[in-house]
Amino acid sequence: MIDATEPETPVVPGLGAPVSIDEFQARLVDISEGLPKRLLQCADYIALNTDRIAVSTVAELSAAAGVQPSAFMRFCQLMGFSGFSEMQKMFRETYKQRWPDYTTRLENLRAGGGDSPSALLADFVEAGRASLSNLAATIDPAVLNAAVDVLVKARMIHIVGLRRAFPIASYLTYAFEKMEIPAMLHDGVGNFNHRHAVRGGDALIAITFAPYTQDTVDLARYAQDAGHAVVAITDALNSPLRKICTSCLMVSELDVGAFRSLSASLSLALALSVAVGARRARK
Amino acid sequence: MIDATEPETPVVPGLGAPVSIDEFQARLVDISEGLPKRLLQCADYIALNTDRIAVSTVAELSAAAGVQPSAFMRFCQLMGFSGFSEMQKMFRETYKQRWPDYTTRLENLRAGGGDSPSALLADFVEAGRASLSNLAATIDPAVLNAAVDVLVKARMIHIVGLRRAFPIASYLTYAFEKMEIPAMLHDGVGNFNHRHAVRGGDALIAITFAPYTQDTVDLARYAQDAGHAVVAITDALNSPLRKICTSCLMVSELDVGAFRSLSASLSLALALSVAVGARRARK
DNA sequence: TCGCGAATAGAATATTTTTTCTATAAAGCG
DNA sequence: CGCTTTATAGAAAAAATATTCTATTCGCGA
Repeated sequence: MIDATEPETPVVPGLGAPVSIDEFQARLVDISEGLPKRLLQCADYIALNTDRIAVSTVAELSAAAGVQPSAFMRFCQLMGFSGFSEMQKMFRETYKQRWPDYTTRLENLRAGGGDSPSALLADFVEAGRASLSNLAATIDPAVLNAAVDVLVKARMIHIVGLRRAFPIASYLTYAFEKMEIPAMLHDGVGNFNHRHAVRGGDALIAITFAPYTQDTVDLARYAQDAGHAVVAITDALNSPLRKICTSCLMVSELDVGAFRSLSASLSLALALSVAVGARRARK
Repeated sequence: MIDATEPETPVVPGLGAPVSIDEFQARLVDISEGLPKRLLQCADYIALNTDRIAVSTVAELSAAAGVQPSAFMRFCQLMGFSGFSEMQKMFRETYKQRWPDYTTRLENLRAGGGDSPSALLADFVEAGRASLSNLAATIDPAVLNAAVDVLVKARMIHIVGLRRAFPIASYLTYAFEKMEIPAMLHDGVGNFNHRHAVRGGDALIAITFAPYTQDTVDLARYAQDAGHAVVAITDALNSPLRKICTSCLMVSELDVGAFRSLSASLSLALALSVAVGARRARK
């Protein structure tokens, strides 16, 4: 190859490089298609963790993306930068214009006015954070541990939670599926009643919040009467599930207007399932 | 003075160094009195520009503060760090919102170590809180507002979200039902495909996170091609939904090990639906 | 199956950035 | 006023970090 044919135009470093985060994002979407394996890993990782660029080194980022530093360099060049440093510089410049703290962020969201969507979001964010803190403070480790014990021993785990509790029930089912733990969701589709699927050695996780769903309570009672273990996730001392469960996990959620985010309940459910999964894998 | 009276205790570098931004600020106030000129300049500058520490070099900071780099070093040591790098590391870790050893903790749990379900719960709670505050920082009020607009105009709202996203889809459906807004959940039961239920004037909310569910993407593409509005809730820039949606809401969730609580995504979904409900009721 | 070209890993190199050191200047004290 | 102590600037050394280069692997088409 003769150099003279390409006079001094090898890459034109930095030309056409994104100069704002928006441009960066656009470019990332642009090039993401038909990328070789390692470069795709970089793109995927960066798409999810854009904000780490400013505060990490190539070594850290490439390790986190599961590639070699040199692969990451090639990715930076593909994005239009001369190298990692130039790319990082763009992000640092952006963040130097102040890195808002939590309180400021909420104020920004509320700036739109009392009932703007973003103000509403701010309310839910705050309620969620408060509910989570509250959960951490009120849950009794011994009770949680007992619930895990019960579920670890179960041959199969049945899950019931309807209406407001349905998202939690379905996420539990998803988590168990991922960990390859036998689980069955009683979802009420077609009004079929699968109560007879609950057999010896099985356990039931029943979830309901006020106003309590009758079908959920019924299934819990049936399981309890038949001698199966029942783990309840509910919201108050006077919940009907209190009297019909082997162990009872309580979680109270703050509400915004008539609505309640499920942050705390979901975190509890997830911790429960992962703990069960971890302890089962160990055996 | 006799050296033997102070045996090997020059500074004890790093001992008692601040480990959080709060501690850092407290310490800054503490030492600020009666400081020599140059060090006072450092303190004053840092007090005003704390958040630049993470994204600048000593050279930049010292120049901005009007002192020599070496003076800045002495300031870092006065703050209790062994040097600038250590101080910077603290800020970078904070902005990365990463706990030092979440993988380790999960491994401990697997290995049967001293970790308990409640420790796991604490992790999920922390991850949830961080995700929520991150959501508050990254959501663009204008984009959220546009999404609400689209949904307010819709004759009927279709919702699709499978696997991990299913809890969110189902909670949205629940919320719309409660507010008496016509909504339909495409839940995949029986492998029926209800795509033809999407008619003129309807809108679709499509939710999927990596690894993206094909069915969700397919339905979104169908709706988009047919000229319907599509609101996407997804997690990354390179999500397949980015290209096939009218407005795109992004929410990234921190994960603990391989698991992710849905706190942020759910709060966003709820804010979206309640905002739609409020604006519809007003009409 | 072979050959070709692109993609990759890992080491070697270049650069930047931090840290230490020393001479000089300023301030405190008898 | 001079001596001692402390603070400072600048340069030189050390460490960390980014970048380039080359041998090897991998995937594709003939």
